[in-house]
Amino acid sequence: MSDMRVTIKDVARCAGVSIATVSNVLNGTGRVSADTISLVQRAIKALDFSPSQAARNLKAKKSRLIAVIVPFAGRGVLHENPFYWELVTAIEAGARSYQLHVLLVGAEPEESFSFVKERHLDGVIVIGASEGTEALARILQLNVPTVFLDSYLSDAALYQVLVDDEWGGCEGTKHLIGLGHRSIALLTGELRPRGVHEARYIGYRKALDEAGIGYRPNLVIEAPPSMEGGSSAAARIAELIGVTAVFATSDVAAIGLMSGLGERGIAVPRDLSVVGFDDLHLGRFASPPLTTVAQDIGGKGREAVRLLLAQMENGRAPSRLERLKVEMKVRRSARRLE
Amino acid sequence: MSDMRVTIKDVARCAGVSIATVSNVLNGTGRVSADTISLVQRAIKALDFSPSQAARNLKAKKSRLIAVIVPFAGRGVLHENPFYWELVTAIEAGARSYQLHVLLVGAEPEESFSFVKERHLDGVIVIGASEGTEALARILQLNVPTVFLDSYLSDAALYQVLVDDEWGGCEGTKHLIGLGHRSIALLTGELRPRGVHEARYIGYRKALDEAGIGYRPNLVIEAPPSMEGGSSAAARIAELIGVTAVFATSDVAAIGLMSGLGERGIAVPRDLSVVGFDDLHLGRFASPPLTTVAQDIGGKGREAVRLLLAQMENGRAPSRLERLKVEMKVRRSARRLE
DNA sequence: ACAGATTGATTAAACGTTTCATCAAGCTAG
DNA sequence: CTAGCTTGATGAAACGTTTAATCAATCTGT
Repeated sequence: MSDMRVTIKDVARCAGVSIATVSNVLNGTGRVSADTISLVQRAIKALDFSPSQAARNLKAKKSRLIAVIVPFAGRGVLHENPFYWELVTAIEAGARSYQLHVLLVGAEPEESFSFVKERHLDGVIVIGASEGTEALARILQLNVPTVFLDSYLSDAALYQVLVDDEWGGCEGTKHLIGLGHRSIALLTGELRPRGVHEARYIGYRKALDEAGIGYRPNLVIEAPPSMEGGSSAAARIAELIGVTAVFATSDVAAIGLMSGLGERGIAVPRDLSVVGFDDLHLGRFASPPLTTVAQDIGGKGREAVRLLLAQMENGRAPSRLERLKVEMKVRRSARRLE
Repeated sequence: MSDMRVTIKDVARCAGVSIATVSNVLNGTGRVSADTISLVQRAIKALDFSPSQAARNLKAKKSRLIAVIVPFAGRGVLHENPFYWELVTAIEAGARSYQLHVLLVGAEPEESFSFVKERHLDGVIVIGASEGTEALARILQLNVPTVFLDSYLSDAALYQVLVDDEWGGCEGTKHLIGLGHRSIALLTGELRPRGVHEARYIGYRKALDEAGIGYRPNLVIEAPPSMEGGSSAAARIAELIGVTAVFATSDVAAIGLMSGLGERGIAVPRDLSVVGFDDLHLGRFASPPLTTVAQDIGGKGREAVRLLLAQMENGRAPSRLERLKVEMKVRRSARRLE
């Protein structure tokens, strides 16, 4: 219970030098002789000293802490949508390599904002912001390095990283078309303007167009991108007559859908082909393993951190918009239509 | 880019009082008249002031930050094992209600320790520690409020929360026995002494014993508790002749197993019944939906935070060992043997 | 009307760093 | 021999709070 922290002062006394010197060897700043360095280092070891981040933070007005915000998510989404886990862990891994730590900021946007100021957060990564919203405005007001993930914001001054959603939506649909499907339903999250789901939806329409297949709005089913969402969409999809395939704009919905279909005795891909989007780790273990438009979630996380860091250090980053590639991963949830 | 933070000093000047007064209204400490209070509050609003956590942390030697450590996990486990994710989000939710924040501490234990000191962490929650290890010793050395989850540590002075693993293992196995199965394999994580898997394994043996079924060591398959682990165990399980059911000590392994079995054309529950443990959110959407021994993951997280907080505030908590109940959730991955 | 209690506010030290300005001492060059 | 430079180290202020000690002024009861 000895609660006295060992401080830089103790080290100084123990090494017989001033605290300034200790600080200098700690940070490699200033001039300090080799002898003194080893002297101080010995003292540090002996006392098992480690500098107080709190004090450093205060002095530097930095925290080496970043936060991930998912503004438009209700409580529980982070927990229910594996895509977010994968993304957040990717961000965490990226941050770690720069000695940054990630603060888990839950769903409530209201709270998040005060955090950022109070905790001196060095940066925030925002997933799925929507243009013109109050939340977005407040984030920008914070005047803190920010990177937006998975949203299409028109302000060119903003740092954004996203994947080729439209192209991916197109590819996924084309894959089904290539397998002989003509009547393809779309299972999508809310079609918010400038959101990823909309982009993938546009790709879907484009593929249809190019193949000369007429677009039928009643084949578009909106459901939350979650297991539950996908699962409960199964009912609506089941009653779509003539449909032989579904393109889902998220893996989690696709997997939920397959589960829901299973409940109804509809087998994938025998009765219905399914293609997802994201390439969640999970998808490989779905039954059947999910054919999907793969995005590099890890790369997305790393890229976000890189952009954030560039802003933090230079006040700007070389490129403001990073667009990553996607690619088809063919597994077994979509079959050729005879 | 105006980088000057507005500080308590600015508020004081703006309200025409001393900074001590501002601090007092901020914290509700000391004596301050109603008039002054509203005066100060107006100033706070006007300047959009929020106090610097960094400064507070320094003064208070507190950080309102806790960390979750998973000591024996290699990199990637957090990301691959949904159980951890659910637990961490539960902890986060619990922490939030006490204005605590959760630092995501990745897999490397070496790093974690320095974090705790440097960042003045107020507490740590350790998942799956092993007795007698270097890591455990170092954690205890930190002399910081700590709660252990999912480990059976003999030191009665430690705060631990766990579920009735042995009982659950017994119940899960009994469920299969009740369905007429006699030849039941066990798919388990590493049987580390005093680990949860071992406890569940003991329950398994107990159920066998009580039913007068001989224990056959070759029916016990060890595999990492992950999708991959379960999936690749499928091969080994498939060649176990005469086995009609598998009890898996984790849902994630069970789901991986079902996936692996599917690859081999072995249908669950037609050819093989499977029971899991944990009740992951995912399990409801597996095909078939997973019958499992359910633990209250959210409750576990909340309880851990509660115990941590009790230590932080009183230096001790009413009870040192919290053992939560588990219950069978019968879904469709295990069938009656005719 | 006065000692003492109460109320409301202030001053200043402390928390553990970093960093700028200063300084002593040993060199070099003219 | 001294002016000026270099090297290595130090003193002290600052970062933005909290809080104990102090103080002035008003309020009691007698």
